[in-house]
Amino acid sequence: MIEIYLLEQLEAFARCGTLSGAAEELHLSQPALTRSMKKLEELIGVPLFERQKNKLVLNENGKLTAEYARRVLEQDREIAGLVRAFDRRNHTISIGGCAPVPVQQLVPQVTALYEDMTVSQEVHPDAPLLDGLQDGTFQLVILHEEPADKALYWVPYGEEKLYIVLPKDHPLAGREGIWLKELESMNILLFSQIGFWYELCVDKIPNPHFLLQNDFEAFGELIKASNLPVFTSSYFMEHDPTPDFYTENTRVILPILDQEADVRYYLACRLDDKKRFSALFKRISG
Amino acid sequence: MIEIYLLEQLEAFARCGTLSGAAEELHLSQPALTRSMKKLEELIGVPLFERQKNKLVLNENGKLTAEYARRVLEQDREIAGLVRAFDRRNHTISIGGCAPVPVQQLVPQVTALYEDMTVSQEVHPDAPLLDGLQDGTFQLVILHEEPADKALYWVPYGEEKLYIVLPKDHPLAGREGIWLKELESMNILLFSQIGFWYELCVDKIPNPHFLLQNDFEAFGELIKASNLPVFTSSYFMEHDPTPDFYTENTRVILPILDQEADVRYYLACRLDDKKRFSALFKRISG
DNA sequence: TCGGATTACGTGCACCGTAATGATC
DNA sequence: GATCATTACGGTGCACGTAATCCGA
Repeated sequence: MIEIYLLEQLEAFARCGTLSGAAEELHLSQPALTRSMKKLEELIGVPLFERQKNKLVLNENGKLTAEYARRVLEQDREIAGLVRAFDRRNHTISIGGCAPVPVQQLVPQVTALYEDMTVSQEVHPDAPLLDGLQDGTFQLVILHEEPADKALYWVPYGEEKLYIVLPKDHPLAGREGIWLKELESMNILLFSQIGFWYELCVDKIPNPHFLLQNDFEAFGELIKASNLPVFTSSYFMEHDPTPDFYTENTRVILPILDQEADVRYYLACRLDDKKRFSALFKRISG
Repeated sequence: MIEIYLLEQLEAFARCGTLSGAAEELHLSQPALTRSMKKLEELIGVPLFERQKNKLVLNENGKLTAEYARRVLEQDREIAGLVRAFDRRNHTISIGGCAPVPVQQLVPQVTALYEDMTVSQEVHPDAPLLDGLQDGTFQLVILHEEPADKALYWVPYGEEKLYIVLPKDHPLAGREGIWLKELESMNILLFSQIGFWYELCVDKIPNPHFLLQNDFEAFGELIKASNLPVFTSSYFMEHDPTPDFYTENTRVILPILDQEADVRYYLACRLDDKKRFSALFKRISG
C-alpha cells in the first residue's frame, strides 16, 4: 500500500522539478526525498525517474503517477473537512433572516427547544436565504414574503411596522403619517444592520442621505445627542418602552404610510425538516 | 494529513464491526486498532464512534468517514497497477493475428527491429483484433481481409493457401483439387491452434468430423501413425520441405479449390502508430 | 468465563537529519 | 564555487506487540 506521505512528496517534486525545491517546501531534507522517491519507485515496481547525472526528472511513468497522486491527495485532504462539516450540520441549526428583529426573537426559542444544538444566525436578502435553505446552509429562514416553493413548509411569524421619529419642530412633524418618498434628500440616522429595511429605504426614498452607524451603542448616543430623524419600528416601540427620545417630548413618532413598511414575516424550513422542527412550529403557531 | 494505514484500519473495522475482527484480518493487535481509531478521531476532530461499555460502534460521522476512506483506498490501491500497466504498454508490442503462421513470421522481424521491447502475441478472429487495436490491447494485427477503417494503416503481408493431404488410396486422391464441401462427414486430423482456418473449415465442410489435437508433437505423430486426411498449407510446403508424409509416397497433396482457401494477409496498425512502426513497414514492403 | 475494548509499558523499525561524497554547471 | 543528487551513519518518534485490567453477555 502506498502511504500518503510518499504521494505528497512525489507531488511536491513534480511541481518543483527538483528534490531540493520540494524538500524546502515540505520542510524536509534532500536525502529524505531521495529515499522516499526510491521507495515509491520500488513499491510500484517500474522506473518513475530518468536519472541524469545530477538531475532527477520524472519519466512518463512518473508523470502518470504524479497525476494519480494528485487525485488521491485531494480526496484524502477533503475527508477531514467534509466530515467536520457533516458533524457541524448535525449539531447546529443555522437561522437566516431578512431582518435582525425576527431573528433575535427566534434564536432564544430555538435554543430553548434544541438544547444540545448550536444556533447560528445570519441576515441576508430573501433570495439567498431560499437558496441557502435548499443547499443546507440554513435550516430555518425568516422571510418577508410568502414562500411560493412547494418544497418548503412555513408559518406566519409576526409583523413589524416602520415608523419615523422626527423632532417636533420638523416641517413634517404635524402630519399623521409619512410617505417614504417625502423623505427625499433628508439626512436620516440609520443603523446599518437592518437587513431588507435598508434596501426598502434606498428604493423608496429619492436621493437618500443616510448617516450610517454600525455600532449600536454609538447609534444610541447619536440619537440622543442630535435631533436627526431616525427610523424605529413597532417592535422597538413595544419592547423598549421608555427610550429617551420618546419621553423627552421633543420628538414625534409617525407611521410610514407605504404599504411595504407594513411587513409580515414567515418562518420557513425544508419540507423534509418539518418533523424535526415540529415542536418549534407548534410553539409559534399556538 | 490522514495516512492510508489509518483509513485502511477504519475501513476494516467498518466491515468487521469489531476491533478484534479487524485486527485479525489486518494481522494486527487489538490495542493497535484502538490507538489508530483514537488517532483518526483526533485528526478529524469530531467523534467518529459511539463508545458503549465494551463495544465500539461507528456513529454517523464514522460511517461517512469510512465511505470516504473506501474511495481513497480504492484509488490508492489502483495506482501501482495502472502505472505498471502503462509501463508495460510502453515496453511491449502486442501482436494479434487471425492465424498462427503469419504471426510466427512477424514476431522475429519485430523483435529484431525493436530490441528493447517485449513482443507478445495472440490469435483471435478479425473482429476482436480490430477492437483490440483501437483500445490498445494490440499495436499490430494481422488480418485476412482488407481493413476498411480509415483510422488504420496497413500493408499486404503475404499469402497462404490451403491444401489437403490424402492417402493415395483415398477415393478423392485422383482429383486435381478438392472443394471443402466434398469433405463432408470425413474424419480429418486437425491441429487446434490454426486461428480463422478452423472457422472456415467448420463453415464450409458439411457435418465435419474433426479429430482435434492441440499438442503439436502429438499431432505430428498422429499424422505419421495414421492415414487420416490432414490439412497443410503453402507455408508448410515451402518451409518444411521434407516431412515424412510427403516423401513416403503414400499420400497426395491436393489444393483446396474454394476461393476462401486462398488467403492474403494484411498487417495493420493504428494511424497514430504508423511512424513508430515505419521501419517495420519499410522492411516488409521493400 | 469468554470476548471485546482499553490502558500501561517496552521495543524495533522506519523515517528523518547531519555530514560527506560525487557530479555538473 | 554553487547547486543538486546520492550515500553513509546515527538518532528518534511512533506504530506496534505483550501483558494486564475492565466490562458485559
